[in-house]
Amino acid sequence: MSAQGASIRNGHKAAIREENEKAILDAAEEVFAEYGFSGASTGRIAERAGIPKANLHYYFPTKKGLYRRVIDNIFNVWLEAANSLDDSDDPGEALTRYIHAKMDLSRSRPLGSKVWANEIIQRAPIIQDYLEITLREWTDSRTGMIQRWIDEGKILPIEPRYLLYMIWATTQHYADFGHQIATLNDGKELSDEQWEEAKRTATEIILRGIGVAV
Amino acid sequence: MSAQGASIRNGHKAAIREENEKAILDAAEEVFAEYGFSGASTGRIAERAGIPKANLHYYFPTKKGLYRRVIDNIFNVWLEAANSLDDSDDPGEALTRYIHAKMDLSRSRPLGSKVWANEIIQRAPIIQDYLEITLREWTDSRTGMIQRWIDEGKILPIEPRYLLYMIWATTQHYADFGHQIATLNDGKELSDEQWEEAKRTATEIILRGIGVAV
DNA sequence: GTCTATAGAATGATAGAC
DNA sequence: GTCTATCATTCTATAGAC
Repeated sequence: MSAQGASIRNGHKAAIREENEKAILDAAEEVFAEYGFSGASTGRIAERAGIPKANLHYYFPTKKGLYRRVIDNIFNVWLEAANSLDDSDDPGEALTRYIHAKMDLSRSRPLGSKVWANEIIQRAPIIQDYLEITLREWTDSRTGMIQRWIDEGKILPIEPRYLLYMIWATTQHYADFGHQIATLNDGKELSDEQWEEAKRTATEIILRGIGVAV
Repeated sequence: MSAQGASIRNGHKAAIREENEKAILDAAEEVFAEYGFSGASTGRIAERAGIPKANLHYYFPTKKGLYRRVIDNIFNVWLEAANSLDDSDDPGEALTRYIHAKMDLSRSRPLGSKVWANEIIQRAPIIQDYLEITLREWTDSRTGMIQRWIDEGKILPIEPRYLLYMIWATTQHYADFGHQIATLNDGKELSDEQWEEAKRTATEIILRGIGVAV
């Protein structure tokens, strides 16, 4: 066969591969989010991806490897949101931007948040290195910035670490506990207006709570 | 055999049953907390309880039944803490009491919090009725009280529901994400002093955030 | 009440025809 | 790249001897 033919066929195969990998990764995120690593089964993931189980193992030989890929994707999305808390002289602006970014993420990617929550609850068997390196460095740098705001009298003296935990907890709660929130909302997901009010309430309480006028 | 003898032997058996049930329930709470319902195996629970798997099935015929018992216990503990947010004319006192009770619970019973978190993430297959009845009634009554505080000008106007979510999120985060918090604390659990500061920080930010002087 | 053995189903993963 | 068949293991649960 000609080089051209091989190229076309390889291009075709590559396209199929990409498509199938995406379907599997999406299904895997759903199932891992709901059941955690041990509780999820490759059979269920394959079923939700609409392919036979053997095909899933053709693309992702092991369940653990598939899980790693899912976790990697989620961590990269998390990093993007983390970057929104950039160096700034204005605590009100910077924190508002960050809280909004995290809330938006909880709405657009709730599954990622749940996979992360499951992983942490299980004591981070896969992502412990991310926690110890990337997350720790990021946290140290951000607590440093918050401490400077305190030293400059821009916000009240609170322990920066626990402020960050409150922001993470509150924003991720809307993803991880979304089912409970919906149940308490007459079984319906929060509407756009309710979501905006939740964002506003969270932002206001936190900013006012550290002494920033809102 | 005499009635006396039967009574003694039954008393003995009852004691053994109680002891074994407790060992199993404790082990089950650990394993369900870490792996969720589907991910947990009765073999692992039995192993951690120090008994053969067949014995576990003698005391708790089905995994689902065992899980229900664990969930029931946890819900009752949750109800106790919930009661600490009682009717009060003083928002500062009432909320401080409630936040402290929830934080203490996260420290003393982190496993219960994790089982609950897993159950909600999985869309509450077992406890949906608790959510729809008990939790909804409790929430409605508490948001009513908070709204009265707002109407009386005791706290700033915020949506009561989202204040409660922030309190739940922040306090439960210290249990559910305890591993992440410990990792960011040089791999060590928070000390008594750190815990007190976390409590104080959470309470201060929330109270100040709704306009209560602290 | 305890324990060994095991049934019967589900699971992760692979072989091999197409 | 797909799919049926299947293996080895693990899982929930039970039977039955002690």
